[in-house]
Amino acid sequence: MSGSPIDPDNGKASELSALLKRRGFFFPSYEIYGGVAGFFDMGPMGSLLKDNIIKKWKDRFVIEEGFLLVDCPSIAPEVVFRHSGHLDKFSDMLTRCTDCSEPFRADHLLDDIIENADSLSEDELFTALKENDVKCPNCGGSLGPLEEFNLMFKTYIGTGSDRPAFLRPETAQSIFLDFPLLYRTNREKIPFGVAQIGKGFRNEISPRQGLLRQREFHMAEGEFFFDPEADGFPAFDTYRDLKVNLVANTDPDNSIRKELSSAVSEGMICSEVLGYFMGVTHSFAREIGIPEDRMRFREHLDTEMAHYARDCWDLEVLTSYGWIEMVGIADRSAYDLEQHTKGSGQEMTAMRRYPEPIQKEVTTISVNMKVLGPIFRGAAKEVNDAVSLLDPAAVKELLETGEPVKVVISQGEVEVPPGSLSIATEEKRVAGERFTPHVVEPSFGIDRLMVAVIEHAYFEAEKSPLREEASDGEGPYRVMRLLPSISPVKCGVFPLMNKDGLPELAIPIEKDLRKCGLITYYDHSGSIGRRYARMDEIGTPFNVTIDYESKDDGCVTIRERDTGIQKRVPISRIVNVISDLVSEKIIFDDLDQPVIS
RNA sequence: GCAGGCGUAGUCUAGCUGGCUAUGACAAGGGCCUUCCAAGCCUUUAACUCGGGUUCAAAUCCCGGCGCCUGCACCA
Repeated sequence: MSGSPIDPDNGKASELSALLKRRGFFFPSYEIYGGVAGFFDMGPMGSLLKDNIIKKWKDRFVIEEGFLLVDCPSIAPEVVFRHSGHLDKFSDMLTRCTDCSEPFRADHLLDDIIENADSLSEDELFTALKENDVKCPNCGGSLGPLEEFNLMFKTYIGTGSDRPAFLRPETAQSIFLDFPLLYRTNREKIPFGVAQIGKGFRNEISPRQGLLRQREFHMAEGEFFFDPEADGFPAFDTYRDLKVNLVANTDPDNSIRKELSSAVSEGMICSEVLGYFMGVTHSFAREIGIPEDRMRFREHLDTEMAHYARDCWDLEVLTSYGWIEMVGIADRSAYDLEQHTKGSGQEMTAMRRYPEPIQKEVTTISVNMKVLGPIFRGAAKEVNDAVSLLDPAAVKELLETGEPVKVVISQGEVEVPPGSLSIATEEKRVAGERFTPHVVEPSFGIDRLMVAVIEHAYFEAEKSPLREEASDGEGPYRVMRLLPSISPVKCGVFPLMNKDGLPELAIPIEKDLRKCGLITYYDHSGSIGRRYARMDEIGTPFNVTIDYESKDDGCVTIRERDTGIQKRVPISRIVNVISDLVSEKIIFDDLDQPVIS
């Protein structure tokens, strides 16, 4: 059995991609109309496989880690992305050379000339390009007008075009918007995580590399909200000693292997929380079948960090396209919650409770609106709001010394009549203080993980496991060694011959397995070896064969995919045995001795 | 998006200096045979990427669209 990995050059990648299409894993969408780059359909096998990976993710994050699962719309009004920063940062102004028609990012052309070129408006960029007489770096030609390019798909809500909206480029934003509600749902306990699985949409300029860069793709994201001032993170102990491959941005050319705990204590990884989710991610990747030596964590360089991120580590897996990002684990700090607070006025904080409520002397100002109202009329509320922002102690002093109390409102500076203000000082019990939680976000690209899982499960051999010698002219024997829990089909059911009463025994067995929730494949066509081969190609871990002996002894054989070994099991136990094998409660070796091997 | 290359059944492919009913293999469906690892026989299904042009005649030559590959650019 050839275990060597898939490389871009060894031909296996194209063998595999042919298999994936032939067997119904995935294929380009809208093909009969010529296809559209960046969109793929999941076929019957791909849908099941993807679903199983999602199931595993849910088991891990929602069940084991206790994340709160939500499911929000894919379309959000423009205002959401204005405040999240995606509208600005996701939009680039392009200019095109009028001679050679090469496109360039306008702000990049100005990088060496002015600072913060990326923060300029469209008009400012255009003026700056003109004033500095910037030419095409490619051919020296003059540059054309600016065009906007936004990576988000734009649409409109309702009739007309006055309510612009976008398809979400990540699922995260809805979770941030829902934070106050989720915090209450979680009975105001922090830390806690929120999970969402759904589609993300990015209008990539030129999507290539198949499922690895799609315009519509499946993501599974977790947002873990925590108090940045809390001491340590006890859960980190689970992964403290886990050794992982790390590529730090201080030394981007070298991968080093070390425990997560030392990476955190040396400051390579910025917090225990981030380290913890790197551990969770690593363990999840192992669980769906990605080998240890084919993965590494790479820290983002400062220049590639997303606008919201303070630190970010990607889980990369070595695929036929090289090292590819599968999961991004970003420390988003308080960025998003603060942005949406600014944008909406909605408070997005949590309570940091003191161990014991403390007694605190609190000075408050109260405003007598009966006095203020008639004086300021419409502006009275604004004055009130301005006063409440003043430092009570300072106001107290002003009042005592007889100085005027002044505030600035939209009409300009006004004096607040002393008679409208009263200062009170009282002892108060304070239970805690409010803070904006920080967020660590593990964001999984489900389709990419599926590709990685498939590539690492794919093996080519000379011949099927138990054949004496290789048959010629058929190409390699292909096996997808998927873990039983994620393989799309769990069990093949074959009557050895399509006659003599064998189908009559086989059909009820398949029915029972399906009733138990196991996806099966009934096949009576061709030789038995051909049927095993078909199942091996799609990664079916077990096959049940009904032979002539079955009629006498009431037993059937179960064949294990990777070894070809078969064991006899009574028909009455078959559903339980297959079910336990698939859920990995037992392994094949736990069964009785083989009859054919 | 630019430049170059490519596009023939489900897959791989022959034909492509224009010319008869478009080659072959594998896969797939039906049947025969077959008592456990892609056997064999019979049979069936099935394609020139799309649009336009040149020509008596286009898979073949030309133009354009779409897609794929490679490089450049892009990748929050």
